[in-house]
Amino acid sequence: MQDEDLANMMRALGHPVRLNILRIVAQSQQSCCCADVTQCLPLAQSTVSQHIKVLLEAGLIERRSQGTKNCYVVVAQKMQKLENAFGNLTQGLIS
Amino acid sequence: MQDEDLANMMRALGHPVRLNILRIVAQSQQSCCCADVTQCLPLAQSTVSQHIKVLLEAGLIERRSQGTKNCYVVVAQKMQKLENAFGNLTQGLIS
DNA sequence: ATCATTCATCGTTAATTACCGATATAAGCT
DNA sequence: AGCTTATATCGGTAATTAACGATGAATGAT
Repeated sequence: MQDEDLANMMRALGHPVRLNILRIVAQSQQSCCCADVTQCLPLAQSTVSQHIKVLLEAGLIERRSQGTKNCYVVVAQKMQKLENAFGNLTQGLIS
Repeated sequence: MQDEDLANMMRALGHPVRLNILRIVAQSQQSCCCADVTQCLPLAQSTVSQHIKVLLEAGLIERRSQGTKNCYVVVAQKMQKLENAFGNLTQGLIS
């Protein structure tokens, strides 16, 4: 994975609200839309939407339009790749 | 590990220059000072110093004053903890 | 066709970040 | 004591980010 990419994903994870959003999306059993996420957070809908955008652009979540709602899911494959890349980085650093 | 902490470390890793600095510090066989790092990068010394500060504050590197120089080392234990925390996060997300 | 709902985007503001050159401090050397 | 070296910090600028309320576009319901 490219450094630029790696840094971008890390940056996306580098805000507590976004960590929270990821967990909320992951834990919601059925589809999870922006309103659902917003309801769990003390933030305006537009703010949540922007955080979602950051996660989308990092490729960590995916949008699925579903009627009038937009639902989000964690992209497991991307997370896995990131974990691997991170493991490689760490190994390189502390070996 | 606290979310705030985790996010802070992630943020520190969320810039390609800082990833680079970490690698430079890790790979330098003997002590690695600010000037050494600066020499490897197309940035001003003051800029490198600031990036180093971010990594220091995240606890990912440590300063060891050595004569007139300040040398840096990667804090292996912290990196390991971060890797673990990250693994936990990922597991929680994609399980 | 109208209305309601959902949510991305816009416009704004305040705060933070990234970068630089310049300066000050601290340690070692002569 | 004075000089050199290394580097943290200061002051400044431009860019980015985080937050908000308001608006507009799209979809589904009446």
